[in-house]
Amino acid sequence: MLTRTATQKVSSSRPFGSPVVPHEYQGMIEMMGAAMSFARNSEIYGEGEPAEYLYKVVSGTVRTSKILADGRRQIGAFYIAGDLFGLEAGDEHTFSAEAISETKVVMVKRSAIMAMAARDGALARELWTATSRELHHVQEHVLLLIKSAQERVAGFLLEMATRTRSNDCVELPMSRQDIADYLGLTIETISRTFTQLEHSTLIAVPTARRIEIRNRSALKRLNS
Amino acid sequence: MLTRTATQKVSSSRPFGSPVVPHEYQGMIEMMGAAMSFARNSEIYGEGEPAEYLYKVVSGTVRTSKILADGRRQIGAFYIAGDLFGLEAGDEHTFSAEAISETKVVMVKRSAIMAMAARDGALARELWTATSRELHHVQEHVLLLIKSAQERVAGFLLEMATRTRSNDCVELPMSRQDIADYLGLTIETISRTFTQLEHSTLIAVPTARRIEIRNRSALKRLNS
DNA sequence: CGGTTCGTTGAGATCGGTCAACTCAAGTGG
DNA sequence: CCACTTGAGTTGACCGATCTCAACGAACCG
Repeated sequence: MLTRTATQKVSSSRPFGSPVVPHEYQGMIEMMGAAMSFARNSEIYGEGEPAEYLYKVVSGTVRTSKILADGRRQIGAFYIAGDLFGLEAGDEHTFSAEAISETKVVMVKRSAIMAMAARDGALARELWTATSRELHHVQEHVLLLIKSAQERVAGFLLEMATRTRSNDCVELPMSRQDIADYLGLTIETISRTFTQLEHSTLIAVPTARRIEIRNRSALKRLNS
Repeated sequence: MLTRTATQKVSSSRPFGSPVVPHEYQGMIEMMGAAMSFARNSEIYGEGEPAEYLYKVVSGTVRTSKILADGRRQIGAFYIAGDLFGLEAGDEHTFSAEAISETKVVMVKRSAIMAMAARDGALARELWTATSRELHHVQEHVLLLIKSAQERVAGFLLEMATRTRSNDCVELPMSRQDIADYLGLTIETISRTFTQLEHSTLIAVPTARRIEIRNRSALKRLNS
């Protein structure tokens, strides 16, 4: 099921040997990394595999997931263009990563980044900050999971709206099943909650994958 | 309600100026930090306060928590002797921290640690690793929250048993309410689940705060 | 000995899950 | 162009796990 395509080096535009100034770290991965494409539903890495690379989404959407012993699936996070993923505590991936839609990423060898970070304090700090952001996001995820279905869905929509910088119109790249597995609900509950929110005119659902936010403050109140 | 007591410097046993070798980092905080005691239920820091210090538990137990808009409380984590806490992404605490029982901690100024880490790659890495461990723990917490009450309680007991290195006999430092707010359940459900597990002889509950694990493999199977 | 806090237990209500039927849109091939 | 298939999403009826509300029991403490 691995449908990777078109591996190619991305060359750095920074002149060789020139000092790296802090504001350039944001682009570090792109400069050092190799580009790669993944087809819809293809695996980028698997749970338990050695964490050899660090990834940054160029376009498309990635989900990380874990299959539990009883077959249920939990989605850890969704990553969209600009997001870093694959940053792991140990040297094994604790989740697997799959492309939700046709997705382009750049990937860098962990060992290379680590070696650089050991010599370069600012890069080390950058990586730490990325991990901290991830931590903060998972903490927010925990707060979602203790709420009611309406609150979870409201929170999810607001999160997606913020992250895609969309102005009250969210184009969801993921299926109802993905949303359900992210929020710890079933597809039926997701569907029913969308129609509830639509009937109370907090949102509109012109097509299944497009959600329009009609009453943001009411949604925020739900999210509490 | 701040009942802090007995602030005192902990002197370093490392000769001034001697190089710090990697295996000593574990004790870095103790060496640099000031000791402090907190009474049961007293606040160590509050949500939204500037994150000035980094803490390490010497004895006792600490919980981090957050009060949601509707009054519900979510507990982020419990910290026991040896655990580091207060490590934050931004420069504000996103949770508050309270002592569950009479607790001793050592605390170090964040700014001091940060300054050192900027010059010392190994220390920087140590801090990053601590953040990664925290991340991993919160991810496990997410996995708990999507399970049934029995599974959550079983998982919680196994976690506590592992962390306290106790041999099938866990002395819980926290109340039923604390457990409930950690697992996203109610005290009634916690209580009922304990008695269920006791009736099926997976555990014994000689006193409310002491749990004996009688069938670890069955508990693990529940935890799946 | 009351008062207070913490934990347990019971009865009924409620939210979300399960199972099943149905709709809709997008292919696919004759 | 149309019949057929397929996958995703929606909706309804019913069920069960967990919550809510309330009473009760046990330990602790002035």
